[in-house]
Amino acid sequence: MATADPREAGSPDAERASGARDTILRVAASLFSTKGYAESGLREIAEQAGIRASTVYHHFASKERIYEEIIRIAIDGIADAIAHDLSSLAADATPRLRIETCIAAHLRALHANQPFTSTNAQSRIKLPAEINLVIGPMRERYSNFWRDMLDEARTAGWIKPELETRMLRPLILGTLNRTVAWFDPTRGPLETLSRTMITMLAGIWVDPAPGLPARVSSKAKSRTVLQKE
Amino acid sequence: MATADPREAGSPDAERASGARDTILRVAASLFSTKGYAESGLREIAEQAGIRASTVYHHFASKERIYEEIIRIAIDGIADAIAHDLSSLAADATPRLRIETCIAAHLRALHANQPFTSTNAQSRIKLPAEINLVIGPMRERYSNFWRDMLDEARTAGWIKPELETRMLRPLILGTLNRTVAWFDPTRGPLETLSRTMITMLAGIWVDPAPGLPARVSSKAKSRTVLQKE
DNA sequence: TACTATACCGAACGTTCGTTAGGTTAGACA
DNA sequence: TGTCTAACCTAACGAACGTTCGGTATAGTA
Repeated sequence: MATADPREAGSPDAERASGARDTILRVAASLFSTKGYAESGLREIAEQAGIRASTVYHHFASKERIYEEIIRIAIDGIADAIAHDLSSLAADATPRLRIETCIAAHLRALHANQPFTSTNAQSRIKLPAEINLVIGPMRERYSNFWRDMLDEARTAGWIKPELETRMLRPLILGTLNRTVAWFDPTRGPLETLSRTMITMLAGIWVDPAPGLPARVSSKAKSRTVLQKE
Repeated sequence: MATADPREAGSPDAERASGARDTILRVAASLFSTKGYAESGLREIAEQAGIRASTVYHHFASKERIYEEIIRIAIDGIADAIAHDLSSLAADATPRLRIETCIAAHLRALHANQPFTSTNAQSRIKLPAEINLVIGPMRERYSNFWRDMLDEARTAGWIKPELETRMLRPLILGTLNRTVAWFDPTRGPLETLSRTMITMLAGIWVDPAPGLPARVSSKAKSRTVLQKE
């Protein structure tokens, strides 16, 4: 293959397709999500990846960089899934349908990418500020997307007025993310989880619910905050 | 007054004496819940408690025992709060009121005992089997209590039939427990959180909801699984 | 041929970890 | 008075940690 490696010059962990690199990520995500970050040693990660600990440093600058990339993959996967599902909705879809679509998409991406998203959803690590500079904004962008979407739905009169977005958003996202701690996709279809959650959360909506138009202002529709920069 | 330095660092001498054990627990819970178990060293715990690391071993057999006791305190606190609030309900309270009372009580205990419950709710540590022998059954008992309560409510016709208890229970408990990761009681009353959650979860109930009796079978009412052995 | 870059390795670095050993002090009690 | 005990200390243990260093094997390029 001509120009066999399109490696970007410079940083030691630019993007590449090195088999080993992916294996390290996969193994590390699996360990981080089950045992935690500090409890997962580099030697253990390396061993499960079939290499030695020192070799890891030919693919990543540090253990923290591995963690950072896992989180990035997780967030990207969820954002992509949501962008995809939203784009296939009719332009005049109701706010409720849009939000419920996002809930289902979030759940699907969460469990399709399991060890990665699980590492992200449970991440408790006090990261050095430098890394939060990368991950923080990604999380914030996603968070803002939900806030905008909920605010629009509220403005259009679909959400019970007594439910403040300030609490509603973390409640919904927390409920979604928490599922990685208990849901086992081998013991029941994910779709059941989605349906159950959407049904359970029906208390969000104003009562004369899913029949009348109550059209959204069609312009200013939830802007694609999800775009990748 | 020799005793040149019984201690100089640390908090007001008021609480000392045998309060050291409690101080260790409090400090450890605070560290575990913010930084994680493995990331919180014994020397750091000791320092914040105003003693040396080796002294910790006069109060606890190991770091794991500290963790174990924190979890126990957290679970006990929640179980106590629920038992208390349930006992003050009228004997013929509806299943819905009973469950919503439990939700509010769980939230209240969760945030009243913050560093302890937070350590519990986020516990990711692969515990040595020996300790799970203590904590595992406590968690199971609490879990069973919810399952029974939900099953009774379903039998009495209060829960939408398509919501399986198998998913509903972890969904509800997960939503509750996840709040420790984001809710800040200094920025808004806990009661708002309770009300918001109960409103949001209204989709659980069968539609012609909170007016008709639909009496529970009054016997076999959710047995006190919460009893302390 | 020599040069270069990639992927890997064994061995070791300095640090921190949970834990233990041995000793000192202060107060309670005989 | 002497004895006992709880509470605390300093110092050190071995193990594990993330990381670095110097080297080797391979393969592509000139």
